[in-house]
Amino acid sequence: MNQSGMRGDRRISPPDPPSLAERIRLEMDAFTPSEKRAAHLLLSHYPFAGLDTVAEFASRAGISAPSVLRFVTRLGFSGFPDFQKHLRGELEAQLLSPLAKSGPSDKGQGAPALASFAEAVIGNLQATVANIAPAEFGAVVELLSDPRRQIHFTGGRFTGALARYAESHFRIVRSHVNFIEGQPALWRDRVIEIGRRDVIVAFDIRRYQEDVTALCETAARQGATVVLLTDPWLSPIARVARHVLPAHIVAPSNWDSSAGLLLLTEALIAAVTKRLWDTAKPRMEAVERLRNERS
Amino acid sequence: MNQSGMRGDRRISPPDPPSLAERIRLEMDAFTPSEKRAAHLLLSHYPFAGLDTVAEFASRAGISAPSVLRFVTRLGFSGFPDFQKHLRGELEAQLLSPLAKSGPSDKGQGAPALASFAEAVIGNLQATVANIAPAEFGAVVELLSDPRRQIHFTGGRFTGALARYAESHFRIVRSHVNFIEGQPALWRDRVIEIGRRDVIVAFDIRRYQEDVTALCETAARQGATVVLLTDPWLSPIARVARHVLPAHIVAPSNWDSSAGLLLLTEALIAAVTKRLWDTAKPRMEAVERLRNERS
DNA sequence: GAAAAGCTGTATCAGAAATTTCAAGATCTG
DNA sequence: CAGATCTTGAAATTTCTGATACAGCTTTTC
Repeated sequence: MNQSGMRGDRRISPPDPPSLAERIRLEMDAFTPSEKRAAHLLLSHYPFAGLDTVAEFASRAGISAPSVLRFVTRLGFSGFPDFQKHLRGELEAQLLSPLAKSGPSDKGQGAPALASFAEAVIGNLQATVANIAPAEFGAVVELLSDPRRQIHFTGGRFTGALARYAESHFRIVRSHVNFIEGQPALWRDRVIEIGRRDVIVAFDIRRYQEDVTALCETAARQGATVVLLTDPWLSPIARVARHVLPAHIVAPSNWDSSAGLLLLTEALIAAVTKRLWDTAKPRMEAVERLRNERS
Repeated sequence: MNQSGMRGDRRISPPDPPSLAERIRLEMDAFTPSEKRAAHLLLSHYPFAGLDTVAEFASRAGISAPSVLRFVTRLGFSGFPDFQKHLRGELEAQLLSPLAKSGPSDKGQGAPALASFAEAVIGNLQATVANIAPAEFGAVVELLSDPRRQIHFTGGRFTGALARYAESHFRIVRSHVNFIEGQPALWRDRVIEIGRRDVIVAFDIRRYQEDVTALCETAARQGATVVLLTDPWLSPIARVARHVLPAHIVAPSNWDSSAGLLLLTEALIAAVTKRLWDTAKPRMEAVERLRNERS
């Protein structure tokens, strides 16, 4: 299970007094279930979660106060105040040293696989942003913010999930939003209604899927505006697309990474939500209200 | 307890909340002698001096405890705990968002929005990786690599798409993989078959969805192993989950970002694919072959 | 399948910490 | 310089937090 090797040896920072966080990560296996809860909470809000009271910490971790006490005792502290004192000490040391800036805590030879994978994905995101034409992004935001237009999301085998993700958000922000399944049989009869007013947002990356291309071509022929989120090699849909947003997708895996596409999607959602805030807000509140009623 | 800070409602682009330190400097003249001593101590060791006990603070400042209390009351806090809470909040905001500082403002539409959004997402990814216990990640990989187990993916309103994304990949890598729709009506009859051999991989973030929780609880009660991908505040599913992988989700948007969850998902897919390569490879080739035949 | 071991939460307690009281001292004012 | 006002700390008080004992429950082991 030790996929050693990989790259990821960019650890510039010196030994650094082994942070408590690191020790917790290493000992994680040996913890009891509720200790793990405590550990997760602490790590996810390191170290601030630990600076509250025992009761608060317990409540946030979903465990009882005594379990928290047992947790800190197990870590070798004589009591909760002792534990807090240590955390404050670490915090002070970290904050006052101008070097320890880089990240909250990227120490530890973390999960090799996960860390190097993340590194690659982050690189993809940066490359994606760098290569998007601002005007293109803005134009798409504008397009998706037009309330008179009907928006259709679609995608291929894997990217269909992203289309669904986009649709489930846009559906709340505005009206006239829907999702088109990938299988031709399912859209053959719906596509005839697509016309000049419609916008197709298609997700399509490598191993481009013919049925998605066919859908977009048909729609474009009928006058619809096609927006394409794809990889840098551009899906054939690009030929009929009005706007193309490419994302880098290569990762140290047998599969491509869709993180860049998700980034673009979420950025679009954020931008359009802000753009349509006056109408989106009441819609979001209405959804919230329905949720609460149901429970 | 509903002081700001607790929840993830980080303001998007504040004009920099005037730090308490600054205010103290301005009001310094109006302080009494002992208040000045308190102020000097706090400023010279900002904000750590204030995180100790009243007694400690008083002793270090060379004044009495009541003077310290009067000092913080004068600053507008309802008591010493309130004062400390504020300090912790400032500290957390300052430490956790070294990026949020740099960008002047994302007022303009288009590219700036995309760039700053990307920055925040990248920060999330780094924080997510930093806080995942390698052992926990490894354990999940191991679990999902066990060919004898049945794997079920599920998620909520928005995260369901991620579950679908995971499922569509795992389905190719290995057998016994399926997707469970969110609505209880759809799984009520399927869940009875879930037992000791089954693994539920649930995606659930803020605005935790009750039906997903119910599904996991039922499954857990029947002996299934639950793996949870959630946010740092942990979905209630964490109570019954064997493994929890939290991802940071706060973004400069009205919506949360799922990029961290996607990162974890893809990393899991990559790791399991590698782990099961001997059996995964022929499966992937078979899928490829089918694709080609169809065209 | 029964016994043992281990975990966890409830109830409770002890003690520490924050807060208030009050009177002594310092400072200001006329 | 006397009275008024403000400032301050010792001590009393109250609140709350961290700690513990114990019993129920789960998991493990034989």
